[in-house]
Amino acid sequence: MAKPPATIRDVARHAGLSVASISRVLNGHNHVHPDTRKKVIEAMDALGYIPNAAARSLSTAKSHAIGVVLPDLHGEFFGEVVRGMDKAASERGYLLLLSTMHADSRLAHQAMGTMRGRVDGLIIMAPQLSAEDLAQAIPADLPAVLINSPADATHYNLRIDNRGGVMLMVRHLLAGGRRNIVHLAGYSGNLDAAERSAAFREAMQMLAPDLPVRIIEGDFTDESGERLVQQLLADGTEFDAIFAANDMMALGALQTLRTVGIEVPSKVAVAGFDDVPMARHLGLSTVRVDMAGIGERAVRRLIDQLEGSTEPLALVRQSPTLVARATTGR
Amino acid sequence: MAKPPATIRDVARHAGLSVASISRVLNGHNHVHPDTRKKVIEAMDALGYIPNAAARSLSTAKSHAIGVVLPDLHGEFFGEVVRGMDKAASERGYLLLLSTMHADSRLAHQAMGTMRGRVDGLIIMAPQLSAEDLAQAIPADLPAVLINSPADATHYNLRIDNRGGVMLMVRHLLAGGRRNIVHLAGYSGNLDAAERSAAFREAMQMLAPDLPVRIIEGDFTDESGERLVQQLLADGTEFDAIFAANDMMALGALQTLRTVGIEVPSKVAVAGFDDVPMARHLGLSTVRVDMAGIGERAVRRLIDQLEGSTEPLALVRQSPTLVARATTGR
DNA sequence: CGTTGACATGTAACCGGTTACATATATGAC
DNA sequence: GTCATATATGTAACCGGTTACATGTCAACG
Repeated sequence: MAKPPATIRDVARHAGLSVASISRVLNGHNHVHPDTRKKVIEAMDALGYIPNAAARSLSTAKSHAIGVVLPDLHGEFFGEVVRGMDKAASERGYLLLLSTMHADSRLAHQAMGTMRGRVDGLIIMAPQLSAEDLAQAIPADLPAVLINSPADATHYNLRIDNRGGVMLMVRHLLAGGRRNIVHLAGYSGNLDAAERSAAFREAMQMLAPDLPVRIIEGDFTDESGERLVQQLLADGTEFDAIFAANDMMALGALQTLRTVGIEVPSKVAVAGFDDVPMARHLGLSTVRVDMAGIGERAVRRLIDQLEGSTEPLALVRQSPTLVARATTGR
Repeated sequence: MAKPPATIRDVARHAGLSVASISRVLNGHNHVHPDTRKKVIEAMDALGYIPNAAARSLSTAKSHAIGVVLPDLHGEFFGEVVRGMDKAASERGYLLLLSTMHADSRLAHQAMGTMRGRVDGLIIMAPQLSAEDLAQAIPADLPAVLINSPADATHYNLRIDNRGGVMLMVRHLLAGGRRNIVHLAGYSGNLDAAERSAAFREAMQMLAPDLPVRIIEGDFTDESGERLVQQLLADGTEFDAIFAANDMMALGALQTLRTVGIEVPSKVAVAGFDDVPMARHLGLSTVRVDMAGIGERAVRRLIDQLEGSTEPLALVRQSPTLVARATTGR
């Protein structure tokens, strides 16, 4: 029952050949006689032979695995990104080694260290790290592709086109006749939060230079969305639109407005960013980001790089699309 | 720049010791003089030494990695389960190798085959496979723990206590005075769907033997929830409560009821199962399942088993809790 | 017929760790 | 001082693949 698994030498003995021939068949090399190939395959079947991955990667110095380091994401995103990555990886015969990373940069370093030597390359998503911490954490000798991470001259970087997305939504809100738009920003230190609020400022200046630009800072949670709107109301600030940096905050805002009886969208429009599944059910207008697509692209690009493609490094932006639903209608 | 990474022999030379001493320090063995240990650590630091994982697993026949095979889950679940697993795995020094599996049993086999030899054990979640297909797919020589999968005498199996959860909700609905409860089931072939509808039937017979038991079959999507309720209305069926087999269907049901102007909860109560994040926002009553907890338990148990614990095999049920919100209130 | 080259196969070193066993040194008992 | 014992370290084989190089075979060519 518990007999040790067959090795390449067992196969060689069984087929009456040398290990080199077995290996050649295994790797599809040329210079193998068809008869020999047939004998080898028969022997492998007979013994139920499966090559030992560790031995193989020891001698080739390749693991055919890629490490994925993700932050503690909101549920919906996590699954989507991973789904896209898994798709691309399995198409190319690679496996995914997963690790979640916590905000702390020391832990980030540790997460990547563990993978060192076990993967051929890394995919890192670290919107919460500074450029320096990130540069520190990535082992210098490992190829890596970044997703939504600070700029870095030595790695390919895939990002959401936050500017484009924000522009779409601001244009949409203005087109709906909104004049007093308040932007609820994510927590400072987060890359996307920073880009989105900067883009909001820019979009307003460009599209409606006469209108006030108002930005208040939250932390991406629904609670902060609720709190910020309560605060706006308490301050007596006038506004006819809330554009939150993500859907969760937008939902919080919606909640508060409903509670106090302010009608959406007739009196105040509400918009988010991300298009989480929930958004559709609540009729929340938002900006849709194709996270699965980003995961897929990142993996493809990394594997191309591992296998010798020399496409230049770049910072590439994935364009989001506007999803106009009830909360911004009239 | 591209100098090859240091090996254990480089460290030995640098420290003026033998490879055995380095290895002993590395693995925390006894019989090492403190001075020696110090010298070794210095040498390792000086050279930036990192042990080669492939070599290590070749000689120890252990990879310190576990394979995780998940179905194409709904976004929220996926992330949660993985988060729990990652937590448990990193606490014990293991890495997670991830693969998603599609409904097809042939692909399931393939997914697990790829991991063979690269992991010490497997965690499999396969609510959509038959017991036979599953038995076929799992390599016989790999320890494995199952989650929400068909019964199997040779593996530890972690399941949601669907019966307990359904019982809680049925009791809650009856306590609220509901007399005509309709259960929207998930698609046949799915284990949880089957258990939940059987449990519904049982709960009704036990708690309210005089009331009618009505079950209609959907497929876990919100669209099917919408469709089923439309159908009920078209048929003229009387009902004062909808208990869906998952939250997505419940949301669909809610949508349809709202559209046609039937008041929730005064006229009809609506309940789901899972407690996806969205449920809270919509005030949906549901049964909460701690998926992160399940993932965590599964990994702990697998590692215990790998490291020699001999706890007996079992089928363990994780108890869900009732979350009563607005849609079942009066 | 001898030489050359293409093709097929085998031999053995190597990848970088772990560890059984051998050896060396210190400690203590008698 | 001798021997037993505990502790510290080194030597070399081994894990299971890959592959450079050597060897062997055969056909074609001058």
